[in-house]
Amino acid sequence: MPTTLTITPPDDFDLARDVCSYGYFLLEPNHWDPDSATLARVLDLEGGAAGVVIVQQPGGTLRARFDRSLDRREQAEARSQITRMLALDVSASEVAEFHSVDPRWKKSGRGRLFRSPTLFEDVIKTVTSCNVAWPSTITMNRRLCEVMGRPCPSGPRAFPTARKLARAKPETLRARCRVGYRDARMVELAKLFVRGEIDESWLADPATDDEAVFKFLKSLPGIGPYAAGNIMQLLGRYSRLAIDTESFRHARTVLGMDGSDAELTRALHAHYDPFGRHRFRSYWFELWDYYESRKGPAHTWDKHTTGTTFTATRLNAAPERKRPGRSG
DNA sequence: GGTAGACCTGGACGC
DNA sequence: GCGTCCAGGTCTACC
Repeated sequence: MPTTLTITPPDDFDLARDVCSYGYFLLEPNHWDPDSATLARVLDLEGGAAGVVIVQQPGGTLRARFDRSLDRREQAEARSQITRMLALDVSASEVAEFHSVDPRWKKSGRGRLFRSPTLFEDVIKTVTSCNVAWPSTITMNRRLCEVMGRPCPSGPRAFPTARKLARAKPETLRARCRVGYRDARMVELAKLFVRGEIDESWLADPATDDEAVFKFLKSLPGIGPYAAGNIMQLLGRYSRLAIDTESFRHARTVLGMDGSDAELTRALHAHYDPFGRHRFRSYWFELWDYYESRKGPAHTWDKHTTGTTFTATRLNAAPERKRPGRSG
């Protein structure tokens, strides 16, 4: 008999808002259904892949319905992955602290950022987002699942595990998943995870200094300043910005800044410094708010249409869309 | 420490 | 339909 788990989230948790808070919710194997307000995806668990559909019930409780039976150990594993993915470990008081630093997001309640069930998936997704337009990131993630992911009983495939990618040939990734020159870097990253050379508990430990984490991440293959900053926020460390071309577009079109990339970088750092250890959140929700002003509320985006349009060129060309009563 | 050029893919554009 | 150009972040070689 298929397993259903009941999960009690923090009081302020809102599934639609908190899933549709970061672009990875549009990437395979994630499927947000705007009509039913459910998140479906495949989790790779000890005993194999399992499809899950997550819905929030009227009282706030989350129900995770699987397409097969999970034993006790797998249930614990699934809970842990869902907790990471939905940032359920970010307490209401932490979100409130963010709002005290940046009150612009108090009304909407934004504070949590969606991520992947595992750090490995977040790292590989970040690599697929580097030096490429968003539609190619979508393609790479889809093909990685199709080619390398384990299928669940109901059909769809999981994101490939580190063990699977560590055994893959770079040529296979390049030819079948269209990852280009990222092929060998991805395999090397997977090997580092499998060999235990990426110490997740050290990276997650609040006692570990942000600077040390950033330095370590930048030493990994395929991870530069942007990717390291992005992985830090996916680790729940929001003190750094992840500056890319979208940041420069935001600086020019929304913040009214001007100058060379180096000048804009300095100006962006100065602009977000007052938000301290919440810098990334303040930056990101500004960016997200701009996207929503163009495309409507994120929880209404269809991954196959609206969800493919996020590149600086297309955003600059798109007309602004009116939204009912929004203030962040 | 700073910078130029290569890396690869897919989309836009011109013919 | 084909060829060319360009965007995108990281890495290496070089100054």
